[in-house]
Amino acid sequence: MSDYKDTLLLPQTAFPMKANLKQREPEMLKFWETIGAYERMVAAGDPDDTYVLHDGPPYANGHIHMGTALNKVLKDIVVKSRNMQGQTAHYVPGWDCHGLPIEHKVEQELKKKNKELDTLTIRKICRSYAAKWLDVQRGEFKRLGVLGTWDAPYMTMDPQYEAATARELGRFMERDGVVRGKKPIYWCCDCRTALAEAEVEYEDHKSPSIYVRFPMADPKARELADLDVNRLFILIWTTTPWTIPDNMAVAVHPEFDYVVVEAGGDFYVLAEGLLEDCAAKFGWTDHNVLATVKGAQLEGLKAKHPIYDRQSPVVLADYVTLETGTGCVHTAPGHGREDFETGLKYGLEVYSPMNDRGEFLPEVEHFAGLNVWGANPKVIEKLEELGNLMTSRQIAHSYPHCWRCKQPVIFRATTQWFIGMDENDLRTRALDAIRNKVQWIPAWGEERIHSMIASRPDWCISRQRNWGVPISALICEECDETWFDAKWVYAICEKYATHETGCDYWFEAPIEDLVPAGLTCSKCGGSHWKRETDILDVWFDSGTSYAAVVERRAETRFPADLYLEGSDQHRGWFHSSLLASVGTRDLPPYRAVLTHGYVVDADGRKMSKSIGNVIAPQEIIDKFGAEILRMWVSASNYQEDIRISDETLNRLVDAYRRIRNTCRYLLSNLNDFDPANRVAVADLLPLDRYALDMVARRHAAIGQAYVKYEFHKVYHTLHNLCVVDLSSFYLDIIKDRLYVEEQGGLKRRSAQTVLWQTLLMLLEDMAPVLSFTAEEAFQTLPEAIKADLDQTDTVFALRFAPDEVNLPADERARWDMLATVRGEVNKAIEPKRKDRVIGKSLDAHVTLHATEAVRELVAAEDLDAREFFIVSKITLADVADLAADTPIGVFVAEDVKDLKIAVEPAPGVKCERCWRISEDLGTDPAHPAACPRCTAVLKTLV
RNA sequence: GGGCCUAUAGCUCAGUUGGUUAGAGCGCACGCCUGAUAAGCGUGAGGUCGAUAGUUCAAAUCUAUCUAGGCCCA
Repeated sequence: MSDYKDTLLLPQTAFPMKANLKQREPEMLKFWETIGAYERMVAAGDPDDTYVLHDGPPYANGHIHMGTALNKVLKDIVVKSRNMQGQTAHYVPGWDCHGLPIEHKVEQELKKKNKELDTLTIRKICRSYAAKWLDVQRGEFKRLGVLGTWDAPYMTMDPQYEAATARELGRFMERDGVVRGKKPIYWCCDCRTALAEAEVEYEDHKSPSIYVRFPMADPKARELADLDVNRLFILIWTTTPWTIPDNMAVAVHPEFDYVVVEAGGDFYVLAEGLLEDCAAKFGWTDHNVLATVKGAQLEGLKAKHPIYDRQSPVVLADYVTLETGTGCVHTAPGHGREDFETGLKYGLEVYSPMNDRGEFLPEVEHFAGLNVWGANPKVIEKLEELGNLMTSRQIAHSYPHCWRCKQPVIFRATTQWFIGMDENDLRTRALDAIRNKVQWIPAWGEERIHSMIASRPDWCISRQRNWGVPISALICEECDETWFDAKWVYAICEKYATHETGCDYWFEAPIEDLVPAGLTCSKCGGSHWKRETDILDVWFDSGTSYAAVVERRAETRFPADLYLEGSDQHRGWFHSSLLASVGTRDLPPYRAVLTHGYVVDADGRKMSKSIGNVIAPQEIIDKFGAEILRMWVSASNYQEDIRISDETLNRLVDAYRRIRNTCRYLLSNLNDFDPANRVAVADLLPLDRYALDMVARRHAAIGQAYVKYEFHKVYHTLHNLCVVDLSSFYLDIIKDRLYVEEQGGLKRRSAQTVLWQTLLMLLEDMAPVLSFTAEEAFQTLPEAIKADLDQTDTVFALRFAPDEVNLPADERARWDMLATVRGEVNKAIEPKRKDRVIGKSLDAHVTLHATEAVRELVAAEDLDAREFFIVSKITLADVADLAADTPIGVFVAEDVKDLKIAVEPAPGVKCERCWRISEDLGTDPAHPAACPRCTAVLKTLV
């Protein structure tokens, strides 16, 4: 009996069922490296049809996390799919190397060793620190199976890059887009240095809490109520009395209700909601409300400074709250972020008359020479003396401190460099670009970035730090006036580009090498210059990558087709790149911007160390393999936040096995196939033609999904193809033919022709996502199939053109109907299986009581119905002949009208070769246990 | 507090311009097979669409509010 098994053509392949990804992936990476898979992939495309995905540079600090892994895999899918669809798409990865986090880290290390170092040494250490992490991340990205020019990435600390960044600043200078202005920043009086947001630590601190009244002898105030304006005051509250000398305004909320109250013979303006709270604090007992007005009505009233003889107008601001205080906010534009913004709006002076130590300058009456902490009690004293102090006490609250010296810090206005949003209509042009020149994916990105650009203040591009690209400008030693010139900047940029450590040149060069001969200060006529020591905001670094990379590298061109980053980059890289490019090129740097969401845990919460729900890419690679991580990326809808959990991953592992096995089965049934023996579409068995059409349709859908960046559709379509169309339908049906029929016969070759094309389409569709597996299968292709291909180096250079089927719609409808009937037959068999009458479907004799239409379909000459339904006998009968009451045991179809199905054991004996039950076994004495079909095949074998 | 976004079966996703009993695959349950075998096949049970209130003859699909969550600001 087992003799017959040897006469069958059973599947055979070296492609293992078990993936063993953990071990095989690193081998595959080595293989790709050896053969130059990336180069071959890119070389296989049309050199005139380029596609540029420009990589946003991750920060070269720390290991990669799920977010960066997601981002890089998405980019890899884009790049691979574009190449495999015939375009030429290079991938030049980059890194963001400058900036505070690295400098901070390095400084912390140095502090431990009690070292204070000069700029150049700090820069040197930062440089090697960034290089170290760049290398680590490069290894981690490569491990994910991402292909690109890993040996020649771009980095913002590269001399050429630094020169390009500095040059872009020169371009802004050339267009008069750069302005100098005051801005309040965190300042440590102890370290005498500016601090970044990240360098400030909040700790408890005791501060005075004072309520102050500002006289408001504005005649216009009579409109509020019938009162004596000489006795009218507006009340404020503050915990920084030392900023009172620099007060320039009082802010109220336009929509809050404010009251005018009479108390102790005076009149006060304050928020209605805080009246009782204040009355209690001031000891008011018999106050009464004279009027209630909206904050907006107070705008423009002229209050007077409580100490000095100058005005302090009432202004409007949205950030005013009713939590504490009076609802009227003391506003000193030189000492607060919001105060500063309000100051800009109302044209208030940014007044901050103090030195690096936080000491008031001589011009400040009453407080000259005092530092801010010393000034606090003196200011209170003075207010009391003038009768404008309502009450004073001490409170403990959270207050910013310097991370280095742990001393409390202050907000202090300093001179900074800005890209003006309204210089050269930058804002207008950027907004126009957002609306008209860029495709935002998803579409809401447009609204998001538009509103950000519409409302943002000037871009402060200067930082008082060491690790970055210097702002190339000179400062007059005598009068502090700055000097710069675009041509001069360009010349210096040439030095950066050729200097071994780039713009270290700026800090190393003797000053006389930098200063143009005979340069004199336009303000004071002086001729002694020092270099500007501020560096550029790192967002300016990365924001100029279009100039440093996209325009300059041979692999890319300006503008890029796509920028692809997380949704936080609407404020970050998309934003800075747009402003820089529009400001210097009048064009956005990208044609389309795609954003993805954040990786969150199973419950949709963000990953954080404190919650302990962080999953590292490495964990997934170790447990499942990078392939599963890639699959997770494609299975998820990245436009929303993406959840990841063990359940999700386990489901994906199941799906992976299914896809892998489908590949394996296709490979194993093609081991004896030679494309030279392919069957032309016209000669294919109708079922096979239908199957090929079906696969081609799925293939086209997947191609479309790739183009539209809808990768989760790729995954779902791919999975459905393998599971529904192939595994449980087509492959199951044609098993009989593949195993049993004559090896070189049409029936078998017809099926194999379809399997062969299916496999190659499948591999193409898989490769951008399931790169490791697609390559593994590609390398395992039977020799004859390989011989037929243009190349066999790598799956990424596979460009297979399947036969065109274009099945007529009615033919497709016919098969769809048959498939539905097949489903009904399966349902009909099921109860018999429960009754143990039927085991496998081949045991069955099925009688279809059907309409003429269905009977014609099933009886069609070009359909092997027994094969199609995988049963041993089929009988057709007119449903009308069946008794009106359906006999017991006959199944009534659910999805096909007038179809009733009877199932019984097939008569006859099982053919030992094909396992079909036959009523005429042994027609040939030589093969007593074989059916006529098998007998015929057996005869050809001798 | 503001801007933008999300919320459909255990999981991952579909649900066209509002219109018959809300779909798919996986997982699960039960069964079959042992010639894809640490595979393969079949059948079945699971959602009333985050909540509430509206608009409408009719809403998962439109509006408002709320809840939970995310990004970016403050």
